[in-house]
Amino acid sequence: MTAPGEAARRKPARRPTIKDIARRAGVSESAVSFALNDRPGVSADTRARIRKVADELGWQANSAARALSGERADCLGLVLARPARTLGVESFFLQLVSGIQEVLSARRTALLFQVVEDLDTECALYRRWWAERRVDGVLVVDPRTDDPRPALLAALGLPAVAIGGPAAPAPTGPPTAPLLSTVWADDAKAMARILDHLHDLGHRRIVHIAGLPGLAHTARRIHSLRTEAVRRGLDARQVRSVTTDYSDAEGAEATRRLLDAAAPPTAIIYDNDVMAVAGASVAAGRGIPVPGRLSVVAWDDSPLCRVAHPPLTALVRDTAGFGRLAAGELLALLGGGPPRTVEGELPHLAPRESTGPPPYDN
Amino acid sequence: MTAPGEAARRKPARRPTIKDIARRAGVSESAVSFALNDRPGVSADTRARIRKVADELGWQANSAARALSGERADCLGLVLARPARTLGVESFFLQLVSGIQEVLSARRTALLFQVVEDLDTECALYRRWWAERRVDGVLVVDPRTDDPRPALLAALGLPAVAIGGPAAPAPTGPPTAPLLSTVWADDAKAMARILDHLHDLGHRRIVHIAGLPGLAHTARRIHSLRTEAVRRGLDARQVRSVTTDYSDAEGAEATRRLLDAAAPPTAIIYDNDVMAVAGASVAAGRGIPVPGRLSVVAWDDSPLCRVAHPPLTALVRDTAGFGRLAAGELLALLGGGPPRTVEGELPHLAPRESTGPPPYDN
DNA sequence: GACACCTACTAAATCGCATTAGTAGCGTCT
DNA sequence: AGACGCTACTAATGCGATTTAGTAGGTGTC
Repeated sequence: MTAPGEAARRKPARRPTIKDIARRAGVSESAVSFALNDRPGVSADTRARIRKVADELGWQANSAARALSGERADCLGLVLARPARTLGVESFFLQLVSGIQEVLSARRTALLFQVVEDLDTECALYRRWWAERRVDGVLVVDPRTDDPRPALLAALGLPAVAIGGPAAPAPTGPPTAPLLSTVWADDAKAMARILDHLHDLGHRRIVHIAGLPGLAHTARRIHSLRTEAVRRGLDARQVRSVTTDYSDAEGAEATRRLLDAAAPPTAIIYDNDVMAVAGASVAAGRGIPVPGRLSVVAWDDSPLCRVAHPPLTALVRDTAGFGRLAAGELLALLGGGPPRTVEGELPHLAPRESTGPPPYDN
Repeated sequence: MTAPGEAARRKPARRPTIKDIARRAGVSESAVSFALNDRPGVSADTRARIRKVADELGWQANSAARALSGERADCLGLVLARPARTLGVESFFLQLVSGIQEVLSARRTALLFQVVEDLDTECALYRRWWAERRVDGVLVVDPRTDDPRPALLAALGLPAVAIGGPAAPAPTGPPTAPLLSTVWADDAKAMARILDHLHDLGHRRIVHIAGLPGLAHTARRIHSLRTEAVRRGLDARQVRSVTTDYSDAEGAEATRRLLDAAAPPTAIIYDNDVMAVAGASVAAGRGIPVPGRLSVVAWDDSPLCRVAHPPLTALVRDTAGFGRLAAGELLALLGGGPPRTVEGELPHLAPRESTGPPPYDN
């Protein structure tokens, strides 16, 4: 009888390899490989027999071995560059990741996910992953107006999908084909919808509290706001954008400044849910009724907007669907397809109780 | 001259291997391997020369090759089993992941992160990762009172760290040593602190709106509430817990039911930030002042609690620190250390404006 | 019946690194 | 001078798959 201590130290079961299958099925290792990868070279009978043995042994290909010979890692990468401070309350990323994985898990492709502090670290990570052959491709989020990543990825030859907007084009004369697809939503149209809603209610003084100024979609939203304001004959000085870092603190601070001004806006559009809730909270703290004297719109819906008091009118996006779309594009790219630019579903506005007509005295 | 299309299709640069380094440095491949892995067998001079060449070439070990020969993947796994519906507003996971990666990135260890729908899928994923040798170990979150995972991981021989509480012990007589460490926080003491705060303010009718009933920490908190109530001589019928699924919807619903009762509680403790905000919102909607007639405490702080109106008294945990601790334990385990149970920093209560004395007429 | 041709397989090379087993050269000790 | 030990290396093997290059054995053809 073995002592418990000894028994406990026994090695875990050895994982079966194709060699084990080959031996049990009485064929060569190559035959096993052909059979399990649906390649010609084995008869239907033999193939079935090999499959059966593989199932019995619970065999799964060693991903390292497959990566080494197949030159693929069956793994994609996603880096989130955000200072820990703003690591957020947003449900955006988990939703996105969840959508991405719906597509990937069906293909036995894994996802390396990493949170880093800044863009430089993100770029360094791409280099490392590339050099280590850790990933076959990456999903790039938060595209910027002046983005170093497309050029880097093109130089590395690392296939990628930019999520959230057309990224800056790679510089001319790249050494390699930029294998960069883009999945984006039409922020301009979405902004127009918000403006329709507010304009129809009668608002003429509207401020857009945007997110980080460097991001491409921030620029698109700001530009769209201006264009749409002009198109509706609104006074450009009364309809404008200010930028923040997306944090509740800056959202609240910007709101305070706006409400303190001589002619405060009658409606504020916030670029994310956290700032919108923070802003509504500032208004409540000053006794400014929402939507009585101030209408609030959140760009991006979440439980946060629904539990706020009053519930916030929000721009609803299918974030998980966006993730599915992006993952699908990256797989297509890896499969040899051409880089594409795909537009996701247009977000729609969910009017709730935080928007209403502006006060009469305006 | 080459056509642009052709030039664009050129292959990306080949990544250097130790063979390239060996050739350029005029030594054998083994010498290179020794030099770059700090093993004896090469002189200091040669080592330096090889290092220099490696740097010049920008060499990084191919992770697949290293995994194949080294029998390690240099990769850990983290699975989050949450139905998409409750995929949250909580900052908990991103913070945790961020802390984990602070430790891992220094060791060139990657993290596979996957969001799945339920526990069965999570278990299946562990099996697959194990069979594919994708990961060296896993970080297990949301330990349950009746948890199948420790036994599974023990059977597979997959090292793991349970985050968030002592998981159920593996069944007796396991086939292999359970390589399971635990990192936890003392929920009982934390609950006692909250109760101290509320009891000192004068509250006698306190309800705890807990999270998922199956989770180990839910059970610990519920148990602690009861124990602490008894210790303070409180009426056990007036101090109790109800369970939810952590969603804002169930948090709000539970709050409504409580407020409709004959003798509503004067204080509610919510097991996460989202439910706390939702609950405070319900009270506001009914014209019940917080903290005038109802005090609210959130278990887990976040921007959410700070932007709420009034800001919520919350139990603050160093979640990223928790992640660092867990990652460190897993690395220690992989390094051959014994399984341990480590207690993280005790959470502290941050009193804000959502708690105050109960109303006089109580 | 010699030849080509296909099918169904096997043997062997390969991927990039780690590691074990040599081996040459040199100094030391008796 | 021969045995010994040490240093600093090289050669060879293995990890577990994929893939290419064979090779029996059967069939068809003129």
